[in-house]
Amino acid sequence: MHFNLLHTDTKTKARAGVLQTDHGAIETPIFMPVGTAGSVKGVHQQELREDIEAQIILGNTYHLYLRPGLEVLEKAGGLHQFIGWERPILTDSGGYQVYSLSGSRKIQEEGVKFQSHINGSYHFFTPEKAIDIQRTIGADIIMAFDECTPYPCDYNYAKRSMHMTHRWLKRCFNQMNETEPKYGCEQALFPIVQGSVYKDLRTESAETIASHDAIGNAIGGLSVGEPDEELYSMTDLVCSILPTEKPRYLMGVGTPVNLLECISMGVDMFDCVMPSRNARHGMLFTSEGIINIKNEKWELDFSPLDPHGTAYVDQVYTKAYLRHLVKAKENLAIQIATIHNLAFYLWLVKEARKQILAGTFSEWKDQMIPKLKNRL
RNA sequence: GGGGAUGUCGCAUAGUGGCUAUUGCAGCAGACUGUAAAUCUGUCACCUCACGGUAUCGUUGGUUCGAGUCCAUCCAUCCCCA
Repeated sequence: MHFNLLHTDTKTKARAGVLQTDHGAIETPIFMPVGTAGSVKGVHQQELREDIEAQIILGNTYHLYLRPGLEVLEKAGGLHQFIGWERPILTDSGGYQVYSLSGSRKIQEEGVKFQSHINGSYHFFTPEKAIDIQRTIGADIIMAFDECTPYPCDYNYAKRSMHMTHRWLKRCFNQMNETEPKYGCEQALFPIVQGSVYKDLRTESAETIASHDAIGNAIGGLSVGEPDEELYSMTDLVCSILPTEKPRYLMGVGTPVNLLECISMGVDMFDCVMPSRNARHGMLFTSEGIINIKNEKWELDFSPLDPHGTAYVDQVYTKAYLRHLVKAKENLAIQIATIHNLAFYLWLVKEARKQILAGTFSEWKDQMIPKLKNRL
Protein backbone atom coordinates (compact mmCIF):
# COMPACT_ATOMS: atom_id res chain seq x y z
CA MET A 1 0.00 0.00 0.00
CA HIS A 2 1.34 3.41 -0.82
CA PHE A 3 0.23 7.01 -0.98
CA ASN A 4 1.07 9.39 -3.82
CA LEU A 5 0.68 13.04 -3.04
CA LEU A 6 -0.23 14.61 -6.38
CA HIS A 7 -0.70 18.24 -5.55
CA THR A 8 -0.75 20.65 -2.61
CA ASP A 9 -2.80 23.82 -2.81
CA THR A 10 -0.81 27.06 -2.67
CA LYS A 11 -3.28 29.22 -0.74
CA THR A 12 -4.38 26.53 1.72
CA LYS A 13 -2.84 23.29 2.93
CA ALA A 14 -5.32 21.18 0.95
CA ARG A 15 -3.89 18.19 -0.89
CA ALA A 16 -4.91 15.78 -3.60
CA GLY A 17 -3.48 12.29 -3.70
CA VAL A 18 -4.03 8.63 -4.41
CA LEU A 19 -3.88 5.83 -1.87
CA GLN A 20 -3.27 2.51 -3.61
CA THR A 21 -4.52 -0.65 -1.89
CA ASP A 22 -4.82 -4.28 -2.96
CA HIS A 23 -8.56 -3.68 -3.43
CA GLY A 24 -8.09 -0.61 -5.60
CA ALA A 25 -7.18 3.04 -5.49
CA ILE A 26 -8.66 5.73 -3.27
CA GLU A 27 -8.53 9.27 -4.59
CA THR A 28 -8.08 11.76 -1.78
CA PRO A 29 -9.50 13.79 -0.24
CA ILE A 30 -12.13 11.14 0.35
CA PHE A 31 -15.20 10.55 2.46
CA MET A 32 -15.79 6.99 3.65
CA PRO A 33 -19.40 5.91 4.32
CA VAL A 34 -19.84 4.08 7.61
CA GLY A 35 -21.08 0.49 7.50
CA THR A 36 -20.68 -0.48 11.14
CA ALA A 37 -22.21 -3.94 11.16
CA GLY A 38 -21.31 -4.92 7.61
CA SER A 39 -23.84 -2.69 5.91
CA VAL A 40 -24.15 0.97 5.09
CA LYS A 41 -27.65 1.16 6.52
CA GLY A 42 -30.32 1.10 3.86
CA VAL A 43 -27.98 0.97 0.85
CA HIS A 44 -27.09 -1.86 -1.54
CA GLN A 45 -23.44 -2.36 -2.49
CA GLN A 46 -24.42 -1.70 -6.10
CA GLU A 47 -25.81 1.69 -5.10
CA LEU A 48 -22.64 2.39 -3.11
CA ARG A 49 -20.57 1.61 -6.18
CA GLU A 50 -22.62 3.15 -8.96
CA ASP A 51 -24.80 5.88 -7.48
CA ILE A 52 -22.84 7.05 -4.47
CA GLU A 53 -19.45 6.21 -6.02
CA ALA A 54 -18.00 5.21 -2.67
CA GLN A 55 -14.36 4.25 -3.00
CA ILE A 56 -13.98 2.76 0.47
CA ILE A 57 -16.36 1.99 3.33
CA LEU A 58 -15.98 1.39 7.04
CA GLY A 59 -16.72 -1.57 9.23
CA ASN A 60 -16.48 -1.83 13.00
CA THR A 61 -14.35 -4.37 14.82
CA TYR A 62 -16.39 -4.43 18.01
CA HIS A 63 -19.75 -4.78 16.29
CA LEU A 64 -18.60 -7.38 13.76
CA TYR A 65 -16.85 -9.38 16.47
CA LEU A 66 -20.08 -9.55 18.47
CA ARG A 67 -22.16 -10.29 15.40
CA PRO A 68 -21.80 -12.24 13.12
CA GLY A 69 -18.62 -13.25 14.99
CA LEU A 70 -15.19 -14.38 13.93
CA GLU A 71 -16.12 -17.89 12.79
CA VAL A 72 -18.56 -16.61 10.20
CA LEU A 73 -16.20 -13.89 9.01
CA GLU A 74 -13.25 -16.28 8.66
CA LYS A 75 -15.27 -19.01 6.93
CA ALA A 76 -16.77 -16.39 4.61
CA GLY A 77 -13.24 -15.48 3.54
CA GLY A 78 -13.20 -12.09 5.21
CA LEU A 79 -15.52 -9.12 5.24
CA HIS A 80 -15.07 -8.22 1.56
CA GLN A 81 -16.31 -11.66 0.51
CA PHE A 82 -18.98 -11.80 3.19
CA ILE A 83 -20.70 -8.56 2.19
CA GLY A 84 -19.93 -8.64 -1.52
CA TRP A 85 -17.79 -5.50 -1.60
CA GLU A 86 -14.64 -5.72 -3.67
CA ARG A 87 -13.35 -2.19 -3.03
CA PRO A 88 -11.26 -1.13 -0.02
CA ILE A 89 -12.56 -1.39 3.54
CA LEU A 90 -11.34 0.30 6.70
CA THR A 91 -12.21 -1.05 10.13
CA ASP A 92 -12.33 0.95 13.30
CA SER A 93 -10.77 -0.91 16.18
CA GLY A 94 -13.47 -0.53 18.81
CA GLY A 95 -11.75 2.50 20.31
CA TYR A 96 -14.83 4.59 19.61
CA GLN A 97 -16.95 2.11 21.58
CA VAL A 98 -14.68 2.76 24.56
CA TYR A 99 -16.19 6.26 24.34
CA SER A 100 -19.73 5.61 23.12
CA LEU A 101 -20.40 2.59 25.36
CA SER A 102 -18.79 4.19 28.39
CA GLY A 103 -21.65 3.00 30.56
CA SER A 104 -20.86 -0.66 29.96
CA ARG A 105 -17.09 -0.98 29.84
CA LYS A 106 -14.07 -0.80 32.13
CA ILE A 107 -10.63 0.41 31.05
CA GLN A 108 -7.43 -1.10 32.41
CA GLU A 109 -3.83 -0.97 31.24
CA GLU A 110 -4.17 -4.44 29.78
CA GLY A 111 -7.31 -3.58 27.79
CA VAL A 112 -11.01 -2.86 28.02
CA LYS A 113 -13.72 -5.08 29.44
CA PHE A 114 -16.96 -4.57 27.50
CA GLN A 115 -20.42 -5.78 28.32
CA SER A 116 -22.26 -6.59 25.10
CA HIS A 117 -25.21 -4.33 24.34
CA ILE A 118 -26.77 -7.32 22.56
CA ASN A 119 -26.88 -9.98 25.27
CA GLY A 120 -24.94 -8.64 28.24
CA SER A 121 -22.02 -11.05 27.78
CA TYR A 122 -18.55 -9.87 28.80
CA HIS A 123 -15.66 -9.43 26.36
CA PHE A 124 -12.11 -8.32 26.98
CA PHE A 125 -10.49 -6.26 24.23
CA THR A 126 -6.74 -5.77 24.20
CA PRO A 127 -4.60 -4.08 21.54
CA GLU A 128 -3.44 -7.55 20.47
CA LYS A 129 -6.99 -8.86 20.24
CA ALA A 130 -8.14 -5.82 18.26
CA ILE A 131 -5.41 -6.59 15.71
CA ASP A 132 -6.25 -10.30 15.64
CA ILE A 133 -9.92 -9.57 15.02
CA GLN A 134 -9.06 -7.07 12.30
CA ARG A 135 -6.83 -9.69 10.68
CA THR A 136 -9.87 -11.96 10.57
CA ILE A 137 -12.11 -9.23 9.19
CA GLY A 138 -9.45 -8.51 6.60
CA ALA A 139 -9.90 -4.78 6.03
CA ASP A 140 -7.30 -2.95 3.96
CA ILE A 141 -6.81 -0.25 6.55
CA ILE A 142 -7.09 -1.21 10.19
CA MET A 143 -7.02 1.09 13.17
CA ALA A 144 -5.00 1.01 16.34
CA PHE A 145 -6.90 0.25 19.53
CA ASP A 146 -7.18 3.54 21.40
CA GLU A 147 -9.25 5.33 23.95
CA CYS A 148 -11.39 8.03 22.37
CA THR A 149 -11.64 10.49 25.25
CA PRO A 150 -14.90 12.34 25.88
CA TYR A 151 -15.48 16.10 25.82
CA PRO A 152 -14.98 17.85 28.08
CA CYS A 153 -12.03 15.88 29.39
CA ASP A 154 -9.94 16.73 32.41
CA TYR A 155 -6.33 17.56 31.46
CA ASN A 156 -4.77 14.93 33.68
CA TYR A 157 -7.16 12.28 32.50
CA ALA A 158 -6.50 13.21 28.85
CA LYS A 159 -2.75 13.00 29.47
CA ARG A 160 -2.85 9.61 31.17
CA SER A 161 -5.25 8.25 28.57
CA MET A 162 -3.07 9.50 25.71
CA HIS A 163 0.02 7.83 27.16
CA MET A 164 -1.90 4.60 27.56
CA THR A 165 -3.07 4.85 23.94
CA HIS A 166 0.59 5.31 22.95
CA ARG A 167 1.58 2.19 24.89
CA TRP A 168 -1.31 0.30 23.32
CA LEU A 169 -0.07 1.46 19.93
CA LYS A 170 3.30 -0.26 20.42
CA ARG A 171 1.46 -3.44 21.30
CA CYS A 172 -0.66 -3.07 18.16
CA PHE A 173 2.41 -2.74 15.95
CA ASN A 174 4.08 -5.68 17.70
CA GLN A 175 1.01 -7.82 17.06
CA MET A 176 0.97 -6.71 13.43
CA ASN A 177 4.59 -7.83 13.09
CA GLU A 178 3.82 -11.22 14.59
CA THR A 179 0.82 -11.95 12.40
CA GLU A 180 0.02 -12.15 8.71
CA PRO A 181 -2.95 -11.14 6.59
CA LYS A 182 -5.38 -14.06 6.27
CA TYR A 183 -6.67 -13.46 2.78
CA GLY A 184 -3.57 -12.45 0.83
CA CYS A 185 -4.17 -8.71 0.81
CA GLU A 186 -1.99 -6.17 2.55
CA GLN A 187 -3.33 -4.53 5.68
CA ALA A 188 -2.03 -1.18 6.89
CA LEU A 189 -2.28 -0.18 10.53
CA PHE A 190 -3.06 3.50 11.08
CA PRO A 191 -2.09 4.89 14.49
CA ILE A 192 -4.32 7.51 16.14
CA VAL A 193 -3.40 10.88 17.64
CA GLN A 194 -5.19 11.67 20.92
CA GLY A 195 -4.76 14.45 23.50
CA SER A 196 -8.25 15.91 23.75
CA VAL A 197 -8.27 19.70 23.19
CA TYR A 198 -4.89 20.39 24.82
CA LYS A 199 -2.22 21.76 22.50
CA ASP A 200 0.77 20.33 24.36
CA LEU A 201 -0.84 16.89 24.50
CA ARG A 202 -1.83 16.98 20.84
CA THR A 203 1.70 18.05 19.93
CA GLU A 204 3.24 15.26 21.96
CA SER A 205 0.80 12.71 20.58
CA ALA A 206 1.26 13.79 16.95
CA GLU A 207 5.05 13.54 17.35
CA THR A 208 4.76 10.10 18.91
CA ILE A 209 2.41 8.88 16.18
CA ALA A 210 4.62 10.34 13.44
CA SER A 211 7.66 8.52 14.85
CA HIS A 212 6.08 5.14 14.04
CA ASP A 213 6.40 5.87 10.32
CA ALA A 214 3.06 4.23 9.53
CA ILE A 215 1.57 4.16 6.03
CA GLY A 216 -1.11 6.59 7.17
CA ASN A 217 -2.01 8.47 10.34
CA ALA A 218 -5.29 9.25 12.02
CA ILE A 219 -6.56 12.01 14.25
CA GLY A 220 -9.03 10.79 16.87
CA GLY A 221 -10.80 12.09 19.93
CA LEU A 222 -12.45 14.97 18.05
CA SER A 223 -16.04 15.59 16.98
CA VAL A 224 -17.17 14.34 20.37
CA GLY A 225 -19.09 17.49 21.27
CA GLU A 226 -16.38 20.17 21.32
CA PRO A 227 -16.98 23.51 19.55
CA ASP A 228 -15.90 23.72 15.91
CA GLU A 229 -13.08 26.14 16.84
CA GLU A 230 -11.50 23.43 19.01
CA LEU A 231 -11.92 20.85 16.27
CA TYR A 232 -10.23 23.16 13.77
CA SER A 233 -7.39 24.34 15.99
CA MET A 234 -6.51 20.79 17.05
CA THR A 235 -6.75 19.48 13.48
CA ASP A 236 -4.59 22.30 12.17
CA LEU A 237 -2.01 21.76 14.88
CA VAL A 238 -1.81 18.00 14.38
CA CYS A 239 -1.65 18.30 10.59
CA SER A 240 1.33 20.61 10.94
CA ILE A 241 3.21 17.84 12.76
CA LEU A 242 2.12 14.68 10.94
CA PRO A 243 4.30 13.82 7.91
CA THR A 244 3.26 15.47 4.67
CA GLU A 245 3.84 12.43 2.50
CA LYS A 246 1.41 10.21 4.46
CA PRO A 247 -2.38 10.30 4.29
CA ARG A 248 -4.14 11.93 7.24
CA TYR A 249 -7.43 10.54 8.41
CA LEU A 250 -9.65 12.68 10.63
CA MET A 251 -11.92 10.23 12.39
CA GLY A 252 -15.64 10.85 12.80
CA VAL A 253 -15.82 14.18 10.96
CA GLY A 254 -18.20 15.68 10.05
CA THR A 255 -20.58 18.22 8.55
CA PRO A 256 -20.02 19.31 4.94
CA VAL A 257 -18.50 22.55 6.28
CA ASN A 258 -16.22 20.57 8.62
CA LEU A 259 -14.99 18.60 5.63
CA LEU A 260 -14.04 21.64 3.56
CA GLU A 261 -12.40 23.39 6.51
CA CYS A 262 -10.37 20.33 7.43
CA ILE A 263 -9.45 19.55 3.82
CA SER A 264 -7.96 23.04 3.72
CA MET A 265 -5.84 22.11 6.75
CA GLY A 266 -4.42 19.07 5.01
CA VAL A 267 -6.78 16.24 5.97
CA ASP A 268 -7.14 13.53 3.32
CA MET A 269 -9.69 11.09 4.70
CA PHE A 270 -12.95 11.39 6.61
CA ASP A 271 -15.72 9.19 7.89
CA CYS A 272 -18.91 10.10 9.69
CA VAL A 273 -22.32 8.64 10.40
CA MET A 274 -23.92 12.03 9.89
CA PRO A 275 -24.95 11.72 6.23
CA SER A 276 -26.44 8.26 6.73
CA ARG A 277 -27.97 8.72 10.18
CA ASN A 278 -29.36 12.17 9.50
CA ALA A 279 -30.81 10.90 6.22
CA ARG A 280 -32.82 8.38 8.24
CA HIS A 281 -33.98 11.27 10.40
CA GLY A 282 -35.10 13.38 7.44
CA MET A 283 -32.18 15.77 7.05
CA LEU A 284 -30.76 16.23 3.57
CA PHE A 285 -27.45 17.91 2.78
CA THR A 286 -27.32 19.68 -0.57
CA SER A 287 -25.02 22.11 -2.38
CA GLU A 288 -27.58 24.86 -1.70
CA GLY A 289 -28.07 24.10 1.99
CA ILE A 290 -29.74 21.82 4.49
CA ILE A 291 -33.27 20.55 4.06
CA ASN A 292 -35.44 19.05 6.78
CA ILE A 293 -37.68 17.12 4.43
CA LYS A 294 -40.21 16.48 7.22
CA ASN A 295 -41.08 20.18 7.34
CA GLU A 296 -44.56 21.16 6.22
CA LYS A 297 -43.18 23.59 3.63
CA TRP A 298 -42.18 20.72 1.32
CA GLU A 299 -45.64 19.16 1.28
CA LEU A 300 -46.53 20.55 -2.15
CA ASP A 301 -43.03 21.06 -3.54
CA PHE A 302 -42.90 18.89 -6.63
CA SER A 303 -39.44 20.03 -7.71
CA PRO A 304 -36.66 17.43 -7.93
CA LEU A 305 -35.17 16.33 -4.61
CA ASP A 306 -31.91 18.10 -5.49
CA PRO A 307 -31.76 19.77 -8.92
CA HIS A 308 -27.96 20.00 -8.68
CA GLY A 309 -27.55 16.49 -7.26
CA THR A 310 -25.56 13.83 -9.05
CA ALA A 311 -27.47 10.74 -7.90
CA TYR A 312 -30.42 9.39 -9.88
CA VAL A 313 -32.67 9.76 -6.83
CA ASP A 314 -32.09 13.52 -6.97
CA GLN A 315 -33.77 13.85 -10.35
CA VAL A 316 -36.29 11.00 -10.28
CA TYR A 317 -37.99 11.82 -6.98
CA THR A 318 -39.57 15.05 -5.76
CA LYS A 319 -39.34 16.71 -2.37
CA ALA A 320 -43.06 16.26 -1.83
CA TYR A 321 -42.78 12.55 -2.57
CA LEU A 322 -39.85 11.99 -0.23
CA ARG A 323 -41.64 13.96 2.48
CA HIS A 324 -44.64 11.71 2.00
CA LEU A 325 -42.49 8.56 2.23
CA VAL A 326 -40.80 9.84 5.39
CA LYS A 327 -44.11 10.76 7.04
CA ALA A 328 -45.55 7.38 6.04
CA LYS A 329 -42.45 5.65 7.47
CA GLU A 330 -41.89 3.85 4.19
CA ASN A 331 -38.56 2.00 3.95
CA LEU A 332 -37.95 3.61 0.59
CA ALA A 333 -37.65 7.00 2.31
CA ILE A 334 -34.52 5.86 4.15
CA GLN A 335 -33.03 4.42 1.00
CA ILE A 336 -33.62 7.55 -1.08
CA ALA A 337 -32.43 9.95 1.61
CA THR A 338 -29.32 7.91 2.41
CA ILE A 339 -28.33 7.54 -1.23
CA HIS A 340 -28.81 11.27 -1.69
CA ASN A 341 -26.75 12.31 1.35
CA LEU A 342 -23.88 9.93 0.70
CA ALA A 343 -23.80 10.82 -2.99
CA PHE A 344 -23.67 14.47 -1.97
CA TYR A 345 -20.78 13.89 0.45
CA LEU A 346 -18.87 11.96 -2.20
CA TRP A 347 -19.60 14.66 -4.76
CA LEU A 348 -18.35 17.29 -2.30
CA VAL A 349 -14.95 15.66 -1.76
CA LYS A 350 -14.60 14.80 -5.43
CA GLU A 351 -15.30 18.41 -6.36
CA ALA A 352 -12.86 19.59 -3.69
CA ARG A 353 -10.20 17.36 -5.25
CA LYS A 354 -10.94 18.73 -8.69
CA GLN A 355 -10.63 22.29 -7.39
CA ILE A 356 -7.38 21.51 -5.59
CA LEU A 357 -5.89 20.07 -8.77
CA ALA A 358 -7.11 23.11 -10.71
CA GLY A 359 -5.66 25.50 -8.15
CA THR A 360 -9.05 27.06 -7.40
CA PHE A 361 -9.87 25.31 -4.14
CA SER A 362 -9.68 28.34 -1.86
CA GLU A 363 -12.10 30.46 -3.91
CA TRP A 364 -14.45 27.55 -4.42
CA LYS A 365 -14.46 26.74 -0.69
CA ASP A 366 -15.22 30.35 0.28
CA GLN A 367 -18.12 30.37 -2.10
CA MET A 368 -19.44 26.95 -0.96
CA ILE A 369 -19.36 27.37 2.81
CA PRO A 370 -22.18 29.94 3.17
CA LYS A 371 -24.35 27.78 0.95
CA LEU A 372 -23.59 24.63 2.93
CA LYS A 373 -24.60 26.39 6.15
CA ASN A 374 -27.84 27.63 4.63
CA ARG A 375 -31.11 26.24 6.04
CA LEU A 376 -33.57 25.74 3.24
C1' G B 1 -92.62 2.17 19.96
C1' G B 2 -89.89 -0.36 24.38
C1' G B 3 -85.25 -1.37 26.99
C1' G B 4 -80.01 -0.56 27.71
C1' A B 5 -75.21 1.80 27.07
C1' U B 6 -71.98 5.80 25.92
C1' G B 7 -70.52 11.12 25.08
C1' U B 8 -63.14 13.77 27.93
C1' C B 9 -58.18 19.14 23.97
C1' G B 10 -57.96 15.99 15.64
C1' C B 11 -58.45 10.32 16.80
C1' A B 12 -58.13 6.77 20.66
C1' U B 13 -57.80 6.44 25.84
C1' A B 14 -57.21 7.19 31.84
C1' G B 15 -59.74 9.61 35.38
C1' U B 16 -66.46 7.97 39.80
C1' G B 17 -66.39 14.25 44.87
C1' G B 18 -60.38 17.57 46.29
C1' C B 19 -55.39 21.16 44.21
C1' U B 20 -51.56 22.14 37.19
C1' A B 21 -57.39 16.29 33.48
C1' U B 22 -53.62 10.79 32.06
C1' U B 23 -51.38 8.28 28.21
C1' G B 24 -50.71 6.81 23.10
C1' C B 25 -51.24 8.14 17.99
C1' A B 26 -51.52 11.92 14.43
C1' G B 27 -49.78 17.07 13.78
C1' C B 28 -45.79 20.93 14.31
C1' A B 29 -40.62 21.85 15.27
C1' G B 30 -35.57 20.66 17.00
C1' A B 31 -31.22 17.47 17.87
C1' C B 32 -27.84 13.99 15.69
C1' U B 33 -20.12 14.05 13.94
C1' G B 34 -14.39 6.81 14.25
C1' U B 35 -23.51 4.13 14.68
C1' A B 36 -26.58 0.42 21.48
C1' A B 37 -29.88 5.96 16.91
C1' A B 38 -35.44 4.13 10.78
C1' U B 39 -33.54 7.25 17.32
C1' C B 40 -34.17 10.99 20.95
C1' U B 41 -36.16 15.83 22.67
C1' G B 42 -39.65 19.77 22.77
C1' U B 43 -44.50 21.31 21.58
C1' C B 44 -49.41 20.06 20.93
C1' A B 45 -57.41 24.60 24.14
C1' C B 46 -57.09 30.19 23.62
C1' C B 47 -54.46 35.08 24.38
C1' U B 48 -49.27 36.95 25.14
C1' C B 49 -42.45 37.98 22.38
C1' A B 50 -42.25 36.62 27.35
C1' C B 51 -43.62 36.75 32.47
C1' G B 52 -48.26 35.47 32.87
C1' G B 53 -53.49 35.30 32.03
C1' U B 54 -58.25 32.89 30.54
C1' A B 55 -60.83 28.50 29.51
C1' U B 56 -62.37 23.38 29.06
C1' C B 57 -64.66 16.91 29.89
C1' G B 58 -72.09 16.83 24.51
C1' U B 59 -76.33 20.83 26.36
C1' U B 60 -78.81 23.47 30.06
C1' G B 61 -79.87 23.62 34.99
C1' G B 62 -79.17 21.65 40.00
C1' U B 63 -76.79 19.33 44.65
C1' U B 64 -72.06 20.62 47.20
C1' C B 65 -67.18 24.49 50.57
C1' G B 66 -65.67 22.04 45.99
C1' A B 67 -68.33 18.49 39.99
C1' G B 68 -65.17 15.44 34.25
C1' U B 69 -67.06 12.51 38.41
C1' C B 70 -73.53 12.96 41.83
C1' C B 71 -78.91 14.44 40.18
C1' A B 72 -82.38 16.26 36.40
C1' U B 73 -83.19 17.86 31.36
C1' C B 74 -82.44 18.00 26.45
C1' C B 75 -79.23 16.57 22.26
C1' A B 76 -76.23 12.95 19.77
C1' U B 77 -74.33 8.09 18.89
C1' C B 78 -74.37 2.81 19.47
C1' C B 79 -76.62 -1.99 20.96
C1' C B 80 -80.86 -5.20 21.96
C1' C B 81 -86.21 -6.20 21.57
C1' A B 82 -90.53 -5.19 18.67
